[in-house]
Amino acid sequence: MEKNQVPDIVVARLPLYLQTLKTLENEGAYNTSSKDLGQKLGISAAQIRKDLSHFGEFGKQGTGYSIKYLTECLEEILHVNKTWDMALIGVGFLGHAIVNFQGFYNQGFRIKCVFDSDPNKIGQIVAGFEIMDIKNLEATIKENRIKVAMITVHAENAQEVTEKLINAGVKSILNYAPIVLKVPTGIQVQYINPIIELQHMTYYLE
Amino acid sequence: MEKNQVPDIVVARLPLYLQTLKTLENEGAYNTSSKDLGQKLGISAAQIRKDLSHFGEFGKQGTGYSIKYLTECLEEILHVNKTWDMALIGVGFLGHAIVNFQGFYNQGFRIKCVFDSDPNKIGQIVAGFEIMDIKNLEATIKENRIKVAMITVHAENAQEVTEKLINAGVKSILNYAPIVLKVPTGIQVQYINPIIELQHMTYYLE
DNA sequence: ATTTCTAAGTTAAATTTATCACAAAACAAT
DNA sequence: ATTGTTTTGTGATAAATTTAACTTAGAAAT
Repeated sequence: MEKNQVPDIVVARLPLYLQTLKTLENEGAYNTSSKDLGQKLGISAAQIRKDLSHFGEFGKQGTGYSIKYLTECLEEILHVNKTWDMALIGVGFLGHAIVNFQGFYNQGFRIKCVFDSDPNKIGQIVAGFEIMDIKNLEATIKENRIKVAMITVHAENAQEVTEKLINAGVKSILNYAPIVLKVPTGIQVQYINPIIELQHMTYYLE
Repeated sequence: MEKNQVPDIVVARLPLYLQTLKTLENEGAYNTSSKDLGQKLGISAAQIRKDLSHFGEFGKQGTGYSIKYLTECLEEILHVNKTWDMALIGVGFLGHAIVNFQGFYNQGFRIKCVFDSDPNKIGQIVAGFEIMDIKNLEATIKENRIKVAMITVHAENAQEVTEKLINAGVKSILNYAPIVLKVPTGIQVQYINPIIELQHMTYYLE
Protein backbone atom coordinates (compact mmCIF):
# COMPACT_ATOMS: atom_id res chain seq x y z
CA MET A 1 0.00 0.00 0.00
CA GLU A 2 0.98 3.60 -0.28
CA LYS A 3 1.54 5.87 2.75
CA ASN A 4 5.05 5.17 3.85
CA GLN A 5 6.61 4.76 7.26
CA VAL A 6 4.11 2.32 8.76
CA PRO A 7 3.88 -1.04 6.97
CA ASP A 8 0.41 -1.85 5.68
CA ILE A 9 0.50 -5.20 7.44
CA VAL A 10 0.72 -3.29 10.71
CA VAL A 11 -2.16 -1.00 9.75
CA ALA A 12 -4.23 -4.08 8.91
CA ARG A 13 -3.92 -5.30 12.49
CA LEU A 14 -5.02 -2.09 14.17
CA PRO A 15 -8.75 -2.67 13.52
CA LEU A 16 -8.39 -6.06 15.19
CA TYR A 17 -6.91 -4.42 18.26
CA LEU A 18 -9.78 -1.97 18.27
CA GLN A 19 -12.31 -4.76 17.98
CA THR A 20 -10.81 -6.61 20.92
CA LEU A 21 -10.67 -3.44 23.00
CA LYS A 22 -14.36 -2.85 22.38
CA THR A 23 -15.18 -6.42 23.38
CA LEU A 24 -13.19 -5.95 26.59
CA GLU A 25 -14.92 -2.66 27.30
CA ASN A 26 -18.32 -4.31 26.84
CA GLU A 27 -17.25 -6.92 29.36
CA GLY A 28 -16.67 -4.13 31.84
CA ALA A 29 -12.87 -4.09 31.82
CA TYR A 30 -10.90 -0.86 32.24
CA ASN A 31 -7.35 -1.97 31.61
CA THR A 32 -5.51 -4.46 29.49
CA SER A 33 -1.97 -5.34 28.42
CA SER A 34 -0.13 -6.46 25.33
CA LYS A 35 -0.05 -9.94 26.85
CA ASP A 36 -3.81 -9.97 27.42
CA LEU A 37 -4.61 -8.60 23.96
CA GLY A 38 -2.16 -11.01 22.40
CA GLN A 39 -3.77 -14.00 24.02
CA LYS A 40 -7.21 -12.90 22.92
CA LEU A 41 -6.02 -12.36 19.35
CA GLY A 42 -3.66 -15.30 19.11
CA ILE A 43 -0.60 -13.16 18.39
CA SER A 44 2.47 -12.28 20.42
CA ALA A 45 2.55 -9.49 22.96
CA ALA A 46 5.76 -8.18 21.40
CA GLN A 47 4.06 -7.75 18.07
CA ILE A 48 1.30 -5.66 19.57
CA ARG A 49 3.76 -3.42 21.36
CA LYS A 50 5.88 -3.09 18.25
CA ASP A 51 2.83 -2.25 16.12
CA LEU A 52 1.64 0.43 18.52
CA SER A 53 5.13 1.87 18.83
CA HIS A 54 4.85 3.08 15.22
CA PHE A 55 2.28 5.61 16.36
CA GLY A 56 3.40 6.69 19.82
CA GLU A 57 3.34 5.57 23.42
CA PHE A 58 -0.07 4.59 24.74
CA GLY A 59 0.65 2.43 27.77
CA LYS A 60 2.22 2.61 31.19
CA GLN A 61 5.04 0.35 32.25
CA GLY A 62 3.94 -2.08 34.89
CA THR A 63 0.23 -1.45 34.37
CA GLY A 64 -0.46 -1.78 30.66
CA TYR A 65 -3.07 0.14 28.68
CA SER A 66 -6.20 2.02 29.61
CA ILE A 67 -8.85 0.49 27.37
CA LYS A 68 -10.66 3.79 26.98
CA TYR A 69 -7.54 5.74 26.09
CA LEU A 70 -6.09 3.17 23.69
CA THR A 71 -9.47 2.86 22.00
CA GLU A 72 -9.60 6.60 21.45
CA CYS A 73 -6.05 6.66 20.12
CA LEU A 74 -6.68 3.82 17.67
CA GLU A 75 -9.91 5.41 16.49
CA GLU A 76 -8.01 8.58 15.79
CA ILE A 77 -5.22 6.76 13.98
CA LEU A 78 -7.71 4.87 11.81
CA HIS A 79 -9.80 8.01 11.25
CA VAL A 80 -12.91 6.43 12.69
CA ASN A 81 -13.32 9.08 15.36
CA LYS A 82 -15.78 10.47 12.84
CA THR A 83 -18.55 8.75 10.88
CA TRP A 84 -17.97 7.99 7.20
CA ASP A 85 -20.93 8.06 4.87
CA MET A 86 -21.01 5.09 2.55
CA ALA A 87 -22.70 4.13 -0.69
CA LEU A 88 -23.81 0.59 -1.44
CA ILE A 89 -24.21 -0.57 -5.01
CA GLY A 90 -26.23 -3.69 -5.75
CA VAL A 91 -29.25 -4.65 -3.69
CA GLY A 92 -29.45 -8.41 -4.12
CA PHE A 93 -29.65 -10.77 -1.16
CA LEU A 94 -26.21 -9.69 0.03
CA GLY A 95 -26.80 -5.97 -0.43
CA HIS A 96 -30.07 -6.38 1.41
CA ALA A 97 -28.27 -8.03 4.33
CA ILE A 98 -25.68 -5.28 4.48
CA VAL A 99 -28.24 -2.49 4.38
CA ASN A 100 -29.96 -4.12 7.33
CA PHE A 101 -26.72 -4.60 9.26
CA GLN A 102 -26.83 -2.58 12.45
CA GLY A 103 -23.15 -2.76 13.32
CA PHE A 104 -21.65 0.01 11.19
CA TYR A 105 -22.53 3.10 13.14
CA ASN A 106 -20.53 2.53 16.34
CA GLN A 107 -17.48 1.69 14.27
CA GLY A 108 -17.23 4.87 12.23
CA PHE A 109 -19.53 4.16 9.28
CA ARG A 110 -23.07 4.60 8.10
CA ILE A 111 -24.82 3.83 4.88
CA LYS A 112 -25.97 7.00 3.20
CA CYS A 113 -27.30 5.84 -0.16
CA VAL A 114 -28.10 2.66 -1.98
CA PHE A 115 -28.10 1.99 -5.74
CA ASP A 116 -29.25 -0.63 -8.17
CA SER A 117 -29.79 -0.80 -11.91
CA ASP A 118 -32.87 -3.03 -11.84
CA PRO A 119 -35.99 -0.96 -12.71
CA ASN A 120 -38.06 -3.28 -10.49
CA LYS A 121 -35.93 -2.40 -7.48
CA ILE A 122 -35.44 1.32 -8.07
CA GLY A 123 -37.77 3.30 -5.83
CA GLN A 124 -38.31 0.44 -3.38
CA ILE A 125 -37.57 1.08 0.29
CA VAL A 126 -35.09 -1.23 2.02
CA ALA A 127 -34.40 -0.70 5.72
CA GLY A 128 -35.42 2.91 5.35
CA PHE A 129 -33.36 3.56 2.22
CA GLU A 130 -34.92 4.28 -1.12
CA ILE A 131 -33.07 2.33 -3.78
CA MET A 132 -31.74 4.85 -6.27
CA ASP A 133 -31.10 4.46 -9.96
CA ILE A 134 -27.46 3.73 -10.66
CA LYS A 135 -27.70 6.40 -13.35
CA ASN A 136 -27.74 8.95 -10.53
CA LEU A 137 -24.73 7.38 -8.82
CA GLU A 138 -22.10 9.90 -9.80
CA ALA A 139 -24.20 12.98 -9.11
CA THR A 140 -25.43 11.72 -5.75
CA ILE A 141 -22.02 10.61 -4.52
CA LYS A 142 -20.41 13.86 -5.54
CA GLU A 143 -23.18 15.86 -3.91
CA ASN A 144 -22.80 13.99 -0.63
CA ARG A 145 -18.99 13.92 -0.82
CA ILE A 146 -19.02 10.16 -0.21
CA LYS A 147 -15.56 8.62 0.00
CA VAL A 148 -16.35 5.01 0.91
CA ALA A 149 -18.40 2.49 -1.06
CA MET A 150 -19.36 -1.16 -0.95
CA ILE A 151 -19.84 -3.09 -4.17
CA THR A 152 -22.30 -5.98 -4.11
CA VAL A 153 -23.08 -6.26 -7.80
CA HIS A 154 -22.27 -9.23 -10.00
CA ALA A 155 -18.66 -9.73 -11.04
CA GLU A 156 -19.44 -8.72 -14.63
CA ASN A 157 -20.48 -5.24 -13.55
CA ALA A 158 -18.06 -4.60 -10.72
CA GLN A 159 -15.30 -2.95 -12.76
CA GLU A 160 -17.73 -0.62 -14.48
CA VAL A 161 -19.27 0.38 -11.15
CA THR A 162 -15.78 0.90 -9.73
CA GLU A 163 -14.92 3.37 -12.45
CA LYS A 164 -18.08 5.35 -11.82
CA LEU A 165 -17.35 5.42 -8.11
CA ILE A 166 -13.81 6.65 -8.58
CA ASN A 167 -15.02 9.22 -11.04
CA ALA A 168 -17.43 10.48 -8.42
CA GLY A 169 -14.69 10.87 -5.83
CA VAL A 170 -14.84 7.58 -3.89
CA LYS A 171 -11.45 6.68 -2.41
CA SER A 172 -12.09 3.41 -0.56
CA ILE A 173 -13.95 0.43 -1.98
CA LEU A 174 -15.02 -2.70 -0.21
CA ASN A 175 -15.62 -5.17 -3.00
CA TYR A 176 -17.77 -8.27 -2.52
CA ALA A 177 -17.62 -9.27 -6.19
CA PRO A 178 -15.18 -12.13 -6.93
CA ILE A 179 -12.90 -10.14 -9.18
CA VAL A 180 -9.76 -8.07 -8.70
CA LEU A 181 -10.52 -4.44 -9.48
CA LYS A 182 -8.23 -2.27 -11.53
CA VAL A 183 -7.87 1.08 -9.78
CA PRO A 184 -5.38 3.96 -9.99
CA THR A 185 -2.90 4.54 -7.18
CA GLY A 186 -4.38 6.38 -4.24
CA ILE A 187 -7.59 4.33 -4.31
CA GLN A 188 -7.96 1.71 -1.60
CA VAL A 189 -9.66 -1.61 -2.29
CA GLN A 190 -10.36 -4.47 0.05
CA TYR A 191 -12.05 -7.73 -0.80
CA ILE A 192 -14.61 -9.90 0.90
CA ASN A 193 -14.90 -13.29 -0.65
CA PRO A 194 -16.02 -16.36 1.27
CA ILE A 195 -14.98 -18.77 -1.50
CA ILE A 196 -11.38 -17.63 -1.21
CA GLU A 197 -11.40 -18.15 2.55
CA LEU A 198 -13.05 -21.55 2.29
CA GLN A 199 -10.60 -22.80 -0.31
CA HIS A 200 -7.76 -21.54 1.82
CA MET A 201 -9.00 -23.75 4.64
CA THR A 202 -9.74 -26.88 2.63
CA TYR A 203 -6.08 -26.99 1.67
CA TYR A 204 -5.49 -28.21 5.21
CA LEU A 205 -8.29 -30.77 5.16
CA GLU A 206 -8.13 -34.50 4.44
CA MET B 1 -0.62 -22.19 10.34
CA GLU B 2 0.21 -25.83 10.70
CA LYS B 3 1.16 -28.09 7.77
CA ASN B 4 4.79 -27.46 7.13
CA GLN B 5 6.78 -26.98 3.97
CA VAL B 6 4.51 -24.50 2.19
CA PRO B 7 4.02 -21.14 3.95
CA ASP B 8 0.41 -20.32 4.72
CA ILE B 9 0.77 -16.97 3.01
CA VAL B 10 1.46 -18.87 -0.20
CA VAL B 11 -1.54 -21.15 0.32
CA ALA B 12 -3.70 -18.07 0.86
CA ARG B 13 -2.86 -16.85 -2.64
CA LEU B 14 -3.74 -20.05 -4.45
CA PRO B 15 -7.51 -19.46 -4.35
CA LEU B 16 -6.90 -16.06 -5.95
CA TYR B 17 -4.99 -17.71 -8.77
CA LEU B 18 -7.85 -20.15 -9.20
CA GLN B 19 -10.37 -17.34 -9.28
CA THR B 20 -8.44 -15.50 -11.97
CA LEU B 21 -8.02 -18.68 -14.01
CA LYS B 22 -11.77 -19.24 -13.93
CA THR B 23 -12.41 -15.67 -15.03
CA LEU B 24 -9.98 -16.15 -17.92
CA GLU B 25 -11.61 -19.43 -18.87
CA ASN B 26 -15.02 -17.76 -18.91
CA GLU B 27 -13.57 -15.17 -21.24
CA GLY B 28 -12.65 -17.96 -23.63
CA ALA B 29 -8.90 -18.02 -23.06
CA TYR B 30 -6.89 -21.24 -23.18
CA ASN B 31 -3.47 -20.15 -22.05
CA THR B 32 -1.95 -17.67 -19.67
CA SER B 33 1.40 -16.80 -18.10
CA SER B 34 2.78 -15.70 -14.78
CA LYS B 35 3.08 -12.21 -16.25
CA ASP B 36 -0.54 -12.16 -17.36
CA LEU B 37 -1.85 -13.54 -14.06
CA GLY B 38 0.36 -11.15 -12.14
CA GLN B 39 -0.98 -8.15 -13.99
CA LYS B 40 -4.57 -9.23 -13.42
CA LEU B 41 -3.91 -9.78 -9.70
CA GLY B 42 -1.60 -6.86 -9.13
CA ILE B 43 1.31 -9.01 -7.96
CA SER B 44 4.66 -9.88 -9.53
CA ALA B 45 5.11 -12.67 -12.04
CA ALA B 46 8.04 -13.97 -10.01
CA GLN B 47 5.85 -14.43 -6.98
CA ILE B 48 3.34 -16.51 -8.89
CA ARG B 49 6.05 -18.75 -10.29
CA LYS B 50 7.65 -19.07 -6.88
CA ASP B 51 4.35 -19.92 -5.25
CA LEU B 52 3.50 -22.59 -7.80
CA SER B 53 6.99 -24.06 -7.59
CA HIS B 54 6.18 -25.28 -4.08
CA PHE B 55 3.77 -27.78 -5.59
CA GLY B 56 5.40 -28.87 -8.84
CA GLU B 57 5.84 -27.76 -12.41
CA PHE B 58 2.68 -26.75 -14.20
CA GLY B 59 3.86 -24.60 -17.11
CA LYS B 60 5.92 -24.83 -20.24
CA GLN B 61 8.90 -22.59 -20.85
CA GLY B 62 8.23 -20.18 -23.64
CA THR B 63 4.46 -20.74 -23.68
CA GLY B 64 3.22 -20.38 -20.12
CA TYR B 65 0.35 -22.28 -18.53
CA SER B 66 -2.64 -24.15 -19.91
CA ILE B 67 -5.58 -22.61 -18.07
CA LYS B 68 -7.46 -25.89 -17.96
CA TYR B 69 -4.51 -27.86 -16.63
CA LEU B 70 -3.42 -25.31 -14.04
CA THR B 71 -7.01 -24.97 -12.85
CA GLU B 72 -7.24 -28.72 -12.34
CA CYS B 73 -3.92 -28.79 -10.50
CA LEU B 74 -4.88 -25.96 -8.16
CA GLU B 75 -8.27 -27.53 -7.48
CA GLU B 76 -6.51 -30.71 -6.50
CA ILE B 77 -3.98 -28.90 -4.30
CA LEU B 78 -6.75 -27.00 -2.52
CA HIS B 79 -8.92 -30.12 -2.27
CA VAL B 80 -11.78 -28.52 -4.14
CA ASN B 81 -11.84 -31.18 -6.84
CA LYS B 82 -14.65 -32.56 -4.69
CA THR B 83 -17.66 -30.82 -3.14
CA TRP B 84 -17.60 -30.07 0.55
CA ASP B 85 -20.87 -30.12 2.46
CA MET B 86 -21.27 -27.15 4.75
CA ALA B 87 -23.40 -26.18 7.71
CA LEU B 88 -24.57 -22.64 8.31
CA ILE B 89 -25.47 -21.48 11.78
CA GLY B 90 -27.54 -18.35 12.24
CA VAL B 91 -30.24 -17.35 9.77
CA GLY B 92 -30.48 -13.59 10.17
CA PHE B 93 -30.24 -11.25 7.21
CA LEU B 94 -26.67 -12.34 6.52
CA GLY B 95 -27.34 -16.06 6.89
CA HIS B 96 -30.32 -15.62 4.60
CA ALA B 97 -28.12 -14.00 1.96
CA ILE B 98 -25.54 -16.77 2.19
CA VAL B 99 -28.10 -19.53 1.91
CA ASN B 100 -29.39 -17.89 -1.25
CA PHE B 101 -25.90 -17.43 -2.70
CA GLN B 102 -25.56 -19.46 -5.88
CA GLY B 103 -21.80 -19.31 -6.22
CA PHE B 104 -20.64 -22.07 -3.89
CA TYR B 105 -21.25 -25.15 -5.96
CA ASN B 106 -18.81 -24.61 -8.84
CA GLN B 107 -16.08 -23.79 -6.36
CA GLY B 108 -16.14 -26.96 -4.30
CA PHE B 109 -18.82 -26.24 -1.72
CA ARG B 110 -22.52 -26.64 -1.05
CA ILE B 111 -24.70 -25.87 1.89
CA LYS B 112 -26.10 -29.03 3.40
CA CYS B 113 -27.88 -27.87 6.53
CA VAL B 114 -28.91 -24.67 8.23
CA PHE B 115 -29.43 -24.02 11.95
CA ASP B 116 -30.90 -21.37 14.20
CA SER B 117 -31.96 -21.21 17.83
CA ASP B 118 -35.00 -18.97 17.33
CA PRO B 119 -38.23 -20.99 17.74
CA ASN B 120 -39.94 -18.68 15.26
CA LYS B 121 -37.41 -19.57 12.58
CA ILE B 122 -37.02 -23.28 13.22
CA GLY B 123 -39.03 -25.24 10.66
CA GLN B 124 -39.20 -22.38 8.17
CA ILE B 125 -37.95 -23.03 4.66
CA VAL B 126 -35.25 -20.73 3.29
CA ALA B 127 -34.01 -21.26 -0.27
CA GLY B 128 -35.12 -24.87 -0.06
CA PHE B 129 -33.52 -25.53 3.33
CA GLU B 130 -35.56 -26.24 6.42
CA ILE B 131 -34.08 -24.31 9.32
CA MET B 132 -33.15 -26.85 11.97
CA ASP B 133 -33.03 -26.45 15.72
CA ILE B 134 -29.51 -25.76 16.92
CA LYS B 135 -30.14 -28.44 19.54
CA ASN B 136 -29.80 -30.98 16.76
CA LEU B 137 -26.57 -29.44 15.48
CA GLU B 138 -24.10 -31.96 16.83
CA ALA B 139 -26.11 -35.03 15.84
CA THR B 140 -26.84 -33.78 12.34
CA ILE B 141 -23.28 -32.66 11.62
CA LYS B 142 -21.84 -35.94 12.86
CA GLU B 143 -24.37 -37.91 10.84
CA ASN B 144 -23.51 -36.04 7.65
CA ARG B 145 -19.77 -35.98 8.37
CA ILE B 146 -19.70 -32.24 7.76
CA LYS B 147 -16.24 -30.71 8.05
CA VAL B 148 -16.88 -27.10 7.03
CA ALA B 149 -19.17 -24.57 8.70
CA MET B 150 -20.08 -20.91 8.46
CA ILE B 151 -21.01 -18.97 11.57
CA THR B 152 -23.42 -16.06 11.16
CA VAL B 153 -24.73 -15.77 14.72
CA HIS B 154 -24.22 -12.79 17.03
CA ALA B 155 -20.79 -12.33 18.56
CA GLU B 156 -22.06 -13.33 21.99
CA ASN B 157 -22.96 -16.81 20.78
CA ALA B 158 -20.16 -17.47 18.31
CA GLN B 159 -17.73 -19.13 20.72
CA GLU B 160 -20.39 -21.46 22.08
CA VAL B 161 -21.46 -22.46 18.57
CA THR B 162 -17.81 -23.00 17.66
CA GLU B 163 -17.34 -25.46 20.47
CA LYS B 164 -20.40 -27.42 19.40
CA LEU B 165 -19.15 -27.51 15.83
CA ILE B 166 -15.70 -28.74 16.79
CA ASN B 167 -17.26 -31.31 19.06
CA ALA B 168 -19.28 -32.55 16.12
CA GLY B 169 -16.21 -32.96 13.93
CA VAL B 170 -16.07 -29.68 12.01
CA LYS B 171 -12.50 -28.78 11.04
CA SER B 172 -12.86 -25.52 9.11
CA ILE B 173 -14.89 -22.53 10.25
CA LEU B 174 -15.69 -19.39 8.34
CA ASN B 175 -16.65 -16.90 11.02
CA TYR B 176 -18.69 -13.80 10.23
CA ALA B 177 -19.07 -12.80 13.90
CA PRO B 178 -16.75 -9.97 14.97
CA ILE B 179 -14.81 -11.96 17.52
CA VAL B 180 -11.65 -14.05 17.50
CA LEU B 181 -12.54 -17.66 18.16
CA LYS B 182 -10.57 -19.84 20.51
CA VAL B 183 -9.97 -23.20 18.84
CA PRO B 184 -7.57 -26.09 19.39
CA THR B 185 -4.71 -26.70 16.95
CA GLY B 186 -5.76 -28.50 13.83
CA ILE B 187 -8.95 -26.45 13.46
CA GLN B 188 -8.91 -23.83 10.72
CA VAL B 189 -10.67 -20.50 11.16
CA GLN B 190 -11.02 -17.65 8.75
CA TYR B 191 -12.79 -14.38 9.37
CA ILE B 192 -15.07 -12.20 7.31
CA ASN B 193 -15.56 -8.79 8.81
CA PRO B 194 -16.39 -5.73 6.74
CA ILE B 195 -15.72 -3.31 9.63
CA ILE B 196 -12.12 -4.48 9.85
CA GLU B 197 -11.61 -3.96 6.13
CA LEU B 198 -13.27 -0.55 6.15
CA GLN B 199 -11.20 0.69 9.08
CA HIS B 200 -8.09 -0.60 7.37
CA MET B 201 -8.92 1.61 4.40
CA THR B 202 -9.92 4.74 6.30
CA TYR B 203 -6.43 4.82 7.78
CA TYR B 204 -5.32 6.05 4.36
CA LEU B 205 -8.09 8.63 4.01
CA GLU B 206 -7.95 12.36 4.75
C1' DA C 1 19.58 -24.78 -39.38
C1' DT C 2 20.03 -20.62 -36.97
C1' DT C 3 18.39 -16.88 -34.68
C1' DT C 4 15.16 -14.49 -31.88
C1' DC C 5 11.77 -14.22 -28.57
C1' DT C 6 9.13 -15.70 -24.74
C1' DA C 7 8.49 -17.50 -20.35
C1' DA C 8 9.05 -21.28 -16.67
C1' DG C 9 11.57 -22.79 -12.75
C1' DT C 10 15.29 -21.79 -9.48
C1' DT C 11 19.15 -19.97 -6.85
C1' DA C 12 20.81 -16.00 -4.58
C1' DA C 13 20.13 -11.46 -2.78
C1' DA C 14 17.39 -7.98 -0.82
C1' DT C 15 13.75 -6.60 1.80
C1' DT C 16 10.30 -7.00 5.07
C1' DT C 17 8.40 -8.77 9.19
C1' DA C 18 8.48 -10.94 13.67
C1' DT C 19 10.82 -12.22 17.79
C1' DC C 20 13.86 -11.71 21.51
C1' DA C 21 15.78 -9.65 25.33
C1' DC C 22 16.59 -5.89 28.19
C1' DA C 23 16.50 -1.22 30.46
C1' DA C 24 13.32 1.78 32.56
C1' DA C 25 9.17 2.73 34.96
C1' DA C 26 5.17 1.91 37.84
C1' DC C 27 3.18 -0.18 41.63
C1' DA C 28 2.42 -3.22 45.71
C1' DA C 29 3.98 -5.31 49.71
C1' DT C 30 6.85 -5.71 53.36
C1' DA D 1 13.18 2.55 51.98
C1' DT D 2 13.81 -1.79 49.84
C1' DT D 3 12.48 -5.65 47.32
C1' DG D 4 9.88 -8.11 43.98
C1' DT D 5 6.68 -8.15 40.22
C1' DT D 6 4.69 -6.51 36.19
C1' DT D 7 4.79 -4.60 31.75
C1' DT D 8 6.04 -1.02 28.37
C1' DG D 9 8.89 0.61 24.50
C1' DT D 10 12.91 -0.47 21.73
C1' DG D 11 17.32 -1.81 19.60
C1' DA D 12 19.32 -5.97 18.02
C1' DT D 13 18.64 -10.32 16.00
C1' DA D 14 16.38 -13.87 13.56
C1' DA D 15 13.09 -15.52 10.40
C1' DA D 16 10.14 -14.96 6.62
C1' DT D 17 8.92 -13.31 2.32
C1' DT D 18 9.67 -11.08 -1.96
C1' DT D 19 12.34 -9.69 -5.74
C1' DA D 20 15.85 -10.09 -9.03
C1' DA D 21 18.68 -12.49 -12.04
C1' DC D 22 19.86 -16.41 -14.52
C1' DT D 23 19.56 -20.94 -16.86
C1' DT D 24 16.97 -23.74 -19.62
C1' DA D 25 13.52 -24.93 -22.92
C1' DG D 26 10.00 -24.38 -26.34
C1' DA D 27 8.08 -22.03 -30.44
C1' DA D 28 8.21 -18.98 -34.35
C1' DA D 29 10.49 -16.63 -37.95
C1' DT D 30 14.00 -16.08 -41.11
